[in-house]
Amino acid sequence: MPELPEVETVRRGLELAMVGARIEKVELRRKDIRFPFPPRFRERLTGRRIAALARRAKFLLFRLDDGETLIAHLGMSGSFRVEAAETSSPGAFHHKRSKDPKHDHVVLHLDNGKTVTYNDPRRFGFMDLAASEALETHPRLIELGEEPLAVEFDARRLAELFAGSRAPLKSALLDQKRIAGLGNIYVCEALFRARLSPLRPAAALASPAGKPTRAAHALAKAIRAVLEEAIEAGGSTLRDHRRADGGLGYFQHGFSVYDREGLPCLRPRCRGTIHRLAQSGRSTFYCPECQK
DNA sequence: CCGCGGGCCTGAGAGC
DNA sequence: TGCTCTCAGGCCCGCG
Repeated sequence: MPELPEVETVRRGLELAMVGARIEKVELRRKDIRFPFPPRFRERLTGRRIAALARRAKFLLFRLDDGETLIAHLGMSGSFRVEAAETSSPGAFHHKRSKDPKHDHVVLHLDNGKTVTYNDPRRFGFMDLAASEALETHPRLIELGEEPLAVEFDARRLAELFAGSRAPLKSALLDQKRIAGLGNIYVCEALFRARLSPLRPAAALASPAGKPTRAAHALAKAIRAVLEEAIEAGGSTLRDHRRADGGLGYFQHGFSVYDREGLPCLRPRCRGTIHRLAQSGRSTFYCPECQK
């Protein structure tokens, strides 16, 4: 499920459960997910205390107390689940059991009694360990572009990032080397909100003189708004413990265009219909009436 | 160098 | 009920 807002929501949930706790035991149910786990993975995690939980783009960064950082990416289908300690009172028969034990690949047992389980059916996610000092040079992180929620991110920066690109807006926005954290859903949603066609050339966000256009301003603003609202929505899901079975990283938003092919455009007074097209192998959803 | 398409995996849902 | 097909919120790699 995870794009930047989902990963941020997961980060906040894991932060609550994990920071300050020590990893007492690590269960590794396979030797790889997308890539092999790094050498001595269990040994390097066992006994470590989690000092902080950060995020870079769609990557989760678990900073450990020994100078290493656990890097985790959820891929398409990865999720973390936090479970409280079993109350081992006799007759406590409500033993919590995973709905999908087959894809529980990593289980961390913490000294605060909680259990953190990584589940990933498609195994496009991955985990690695790296020196905290050298994180920025990790092969998977070194090429990442701008954080769209950073204060420096604005229309000017956006126009600069897209200058010289020959790609359409949709593809340029998905390129993690330029802006890091957007995925297929929020790119579609941001373009809709900015009323820009996904087919428009990305380079046209700057005037010939190199100044950001009105479109650049609209898009930069839309990206920020869409991400912040999604994080807010995730945050509220996270607080709702009745329906959170501990599962993090999976919640439903109301999308304006994503997966709404054939349905009416939600913009007031627009008579358009949401269309779908394929761009660099992914589905793009947009309203041809109001996105120009 | 850049952009695109194929590939990696498994499961869900549609259509027959 | 079951089979087959398409599609899926990720990224890497090789090709032109």
